[in-house]
Amino acid sequence: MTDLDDIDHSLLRLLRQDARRTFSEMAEKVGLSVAAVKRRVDRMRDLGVITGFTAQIDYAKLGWGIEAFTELRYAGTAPVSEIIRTATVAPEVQAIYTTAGDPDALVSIRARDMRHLQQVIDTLRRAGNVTGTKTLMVMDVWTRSDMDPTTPTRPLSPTRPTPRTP
Amino acid sequence: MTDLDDIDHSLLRLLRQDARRTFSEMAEKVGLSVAAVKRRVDRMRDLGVITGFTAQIDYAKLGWGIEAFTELRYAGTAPVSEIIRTATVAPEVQAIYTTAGDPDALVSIRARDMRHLQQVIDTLRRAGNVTGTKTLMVMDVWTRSDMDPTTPTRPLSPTRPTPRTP
DNA sequence: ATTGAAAAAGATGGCCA
DNA sequence: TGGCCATCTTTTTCAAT
Repeated sequence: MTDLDDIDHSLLRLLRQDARRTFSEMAEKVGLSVAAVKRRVDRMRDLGVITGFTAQIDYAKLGWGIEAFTELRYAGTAPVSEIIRTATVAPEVQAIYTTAGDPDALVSIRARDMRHLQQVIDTLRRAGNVTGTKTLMVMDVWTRSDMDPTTPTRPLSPTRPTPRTP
Repeated sequence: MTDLDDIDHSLLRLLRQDARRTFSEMAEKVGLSVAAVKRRVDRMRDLGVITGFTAQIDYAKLGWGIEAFTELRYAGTAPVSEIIRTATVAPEVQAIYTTAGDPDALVSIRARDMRHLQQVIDTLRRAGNVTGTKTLMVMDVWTRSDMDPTTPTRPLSPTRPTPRTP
């Protein structure tokens, strides 16, 4: 496993909060020089701990007001590669999670309206040997912004409440 | 609805691919001056179309190898606020989607191992009046990297395949 | 591994078309 | 709006510890 110290974890947290922070700002916060911070961030990219940086977008403001999760069931034992291939045919599919157990996959979908969502689901049903779908309409989303997976090797306390971060 | 032109959409796509791109790089790609690009990006932040920038992290490399979705069912009609509150008690919960219909919510969970996941689910069951859970273990994830929600007002072509982008 | 300094690149704000 | 210019900040590299 990758070994990172507390400063590395602080940098991860800072970058998760705002990926466009400057190195100098992060350097000030963690108490290192700019060059040292850059080296650490570069190293985490090389290690594959940081896989990229992305913009968070309010798709509803772009006219894509519908969000849904659809569970997919396949005939027989479809290989993961085939599941991904079939679910990818619709550009409205944002993410695909292949799962162990009852639904074979869970796909995240963005659509303009219900009619559009219906089209996307129909497309999924026809792609590959999908035997059944079940769709969950998303009403509200809450996402943790300060994910901080420090000390992953020792057991967590039973319940450590974390403040909401709207 | 927010009105953005093609250049704005190009900028969104570029920032989704790499949120740490420089303004000068984006300016070159879209054929505008640096100042003009900065002004457009600032505007999209003001409009709330861009809600932030974040680092993408490989949690498995940090020792959090288990990813799961858990469906939650509540007794009676639990208000959204209560669902979010109860699901937030576990720091391992990454995101909560309240849904219309059968499961009342879908929560995304990151854990170190199966035992840890079990603890988290137990915590969720005890928080609030959860009547039932069903957990989907995630085996593989595919995420669209080039989400490009242009032209949201006219119908999409029936099936426009998009190349995989891992 | 970290620092400090110098050179290069980029960001920012004002002003005019 | 967009472009241009002047200035300031940040990034990046490199030698030294």
